[in-house]
Amino acid sequence: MNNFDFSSLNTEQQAALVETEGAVLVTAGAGSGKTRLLTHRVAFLLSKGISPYNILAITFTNKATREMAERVKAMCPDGDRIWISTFHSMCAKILRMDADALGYNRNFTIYAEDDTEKVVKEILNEMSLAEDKWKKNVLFHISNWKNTIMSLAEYERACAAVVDIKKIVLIIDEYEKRLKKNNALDFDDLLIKTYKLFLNHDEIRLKYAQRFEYILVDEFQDTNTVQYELVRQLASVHGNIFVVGDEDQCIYSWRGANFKNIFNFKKDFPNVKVFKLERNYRSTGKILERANKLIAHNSSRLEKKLWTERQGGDEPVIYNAVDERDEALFVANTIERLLRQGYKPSDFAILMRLNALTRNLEEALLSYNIPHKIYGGFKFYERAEIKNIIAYLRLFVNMDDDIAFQKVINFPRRGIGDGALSKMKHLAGNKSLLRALVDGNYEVEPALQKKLENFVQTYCGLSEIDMPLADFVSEVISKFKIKDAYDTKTEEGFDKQMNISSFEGAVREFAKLNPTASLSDFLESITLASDSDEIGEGGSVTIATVHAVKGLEFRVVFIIGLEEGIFPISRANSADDIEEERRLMYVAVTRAEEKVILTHCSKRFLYGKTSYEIPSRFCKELGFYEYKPKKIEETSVFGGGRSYSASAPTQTSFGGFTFNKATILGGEQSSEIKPTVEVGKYKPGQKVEHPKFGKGEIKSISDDGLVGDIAFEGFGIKSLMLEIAPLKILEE
DNA sequence: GGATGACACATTTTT
DNA sequence: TGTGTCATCC
Ligand SMILES: Nc1ncnc2c1ncn2[C@@H]1O[C@H](COP(=O)(O)OP(=O)(O)OP(=O)(O)O)[C@@H](O)[C@H]1O
Repeated sequence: MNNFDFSSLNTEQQAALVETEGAVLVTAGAGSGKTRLLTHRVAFLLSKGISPYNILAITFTNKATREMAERVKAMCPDGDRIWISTFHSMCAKILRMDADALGYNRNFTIYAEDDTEKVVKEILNEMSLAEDKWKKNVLFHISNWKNTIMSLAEYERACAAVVDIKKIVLIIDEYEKRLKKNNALDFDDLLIKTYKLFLNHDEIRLKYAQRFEYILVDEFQDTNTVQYELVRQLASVHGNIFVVGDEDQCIYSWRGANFKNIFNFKKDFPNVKVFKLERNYRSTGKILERANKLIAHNSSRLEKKLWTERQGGDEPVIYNAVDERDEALFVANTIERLLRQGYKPSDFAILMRLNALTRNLEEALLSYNIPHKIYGGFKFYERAEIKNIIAYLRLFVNMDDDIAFQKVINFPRRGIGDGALSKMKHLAGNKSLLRALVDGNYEVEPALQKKLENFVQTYCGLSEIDMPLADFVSEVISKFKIKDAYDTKTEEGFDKQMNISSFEGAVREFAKLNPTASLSDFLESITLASDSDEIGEGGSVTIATVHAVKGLEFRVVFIIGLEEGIFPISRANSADDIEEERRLMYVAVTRAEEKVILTHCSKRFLYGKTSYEIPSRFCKELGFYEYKPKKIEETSVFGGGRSYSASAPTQTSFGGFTFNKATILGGEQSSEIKPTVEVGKYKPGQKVEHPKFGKGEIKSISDDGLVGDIAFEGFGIKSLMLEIAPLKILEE
């Protein structure tokens, strides 16, 4: 097996590729072929005769995983013995084999956010602490602590300045006990418990460290402290560790990622060989220029070169939409135009800072009949009816999962309410609720006893059954009469039943793809997998947050909602926060191969109210709006803005009136468009006169006082920018 | 115990 | 906007 083909890598990449021994760090900008290098390196190792069994590759996207897995399988008969996964699923896999050393059962349940929330709520209730005051704080500290390698006592000391930290630590301590009693691990536990497993059990660490002769990690800038330490532990025997990353693309520091790990790596590993890739293969020169210009505004970074042979290309454009509907229609319209020019739906991505911005896009694309898929946001498995079924299933893997038990014991209704439940908790003592029942540890009054026995009987009956995964799931649904809880005569009930049926279908599909998988495997896959793993698979336009498309690429990228308060998000206050927002913007822009199309709205309806928006500072940093703005006369005057593009919906119907403020700029000169306001001159109820629209009455004024909605006789309600509209006050 | 309606609430990004 | 909690009534 020595027929490795180097031709699809450039010389820089090749140099890093052949350096297989020791610690290697590759830092390079976006689109420079880091992932490609990593993938090829796995293939190269195999071609040198390394067994896939001895390779561990940590990736972030499923696309990379699949690509790699396919290559490996094609090259080696036993290719499926390689470990390619995310940190989290790697840890889950390790713990499924060795968690007993930590006092956990190997069939532990993985608690997602809502489960951990329930546990915390329960504790707060019992301690008579107000939920709204404590919950968020406690949850933050749980995760924060688990993203360090400190003991709880050390954490308490480190947080000495935090108010109430004593009590918080007390709650965390109880939380840990509960999870253990429930035989459950939360997301962060997967990492930190694996770390502790290795730390306290040398023989287990050695087992894995010896096995993995070669370790590769993609997107290294987004590893957190615990992940970093895990890498060190795993590389502690062979030391052949290859990491690639780009500090400019660190976008997960809010959950503990630390791009400084890239720099630490050079210190913590001996004789690190550092490689740089400078040629970008993804984007046109015009796009790269803008991206480079943007990211140069960040201070915590190392200067990097990034060049391309694809000089020129289309100039990125920006569209100033009236509102979010106009924005969505513009996007849909532009896509349709490009589709006619031969682009495919899967060539497009519409990216945004917030999942909440997707709503209007869905409508607009639907009205244009453009196939699309929204990633992120509420997932199928998060629907209430599906979560109930999952809770039932969880009990068949891990009967100590009290959170699951409490979810299902009264669904469908069995007349077992809060009163009965607290009685049961009390009686169960330190056993879990279901286990105490199954063991028949106590008796309650006959009516309740009967109900409980019924439940236990059904449960035990099903537990003894040995049948294929998909059949078992259907059997559970039917034996517990879950579908009967929904009335098919109502549309809602019908939908829910349909969802349950599709869930059964999904299980069947999973079982087909993974013939040897157990129920536990299935449950793990749905808690750890995200739908963004499938981005770009079908023939649809991708609608997603920027976070979800990290590592991916599209011919055409729209980035919408480029407004202060949205992108950068209003919660970003510190300089570091803003730098992370800027990195996020950098990631967004560098997903594009050919075209970047940005949009922002003058006003936007979000979270139940309309607000008037200021263009994002990133517009300017990307080279737009660098001129002194011409005075925009009014929001609603035809041709008031500048429409350079044939693609802009030149007229948008709004409130029975036609607007056109569509502005597309290639990006000349400009400063911010930040109108100065004369506060208090106008107020609702005033009668005013406008030279063009005549007499009207001010109906309302935006919170910031910039724009007023005015009802004109014969013209309807119009939104005008108050400080520039030529209004005369007729009557206070 | 369960159904209903009023009210208060916050609303980033994800493994 | 939409969700989740609380009080009230059956
Ligand atoms: N040597 C090469 N020759 C031609 N194309 C290449 C080469 N290396 C990488 N590419 C292509 O460039 C694009 C970007 O590569 P890749 O995704 O590996 O970059 P990356 O550095 O991982 O990007 P990001 O930092 O955005 O994750 C891909 O389409 C890839 O196929």
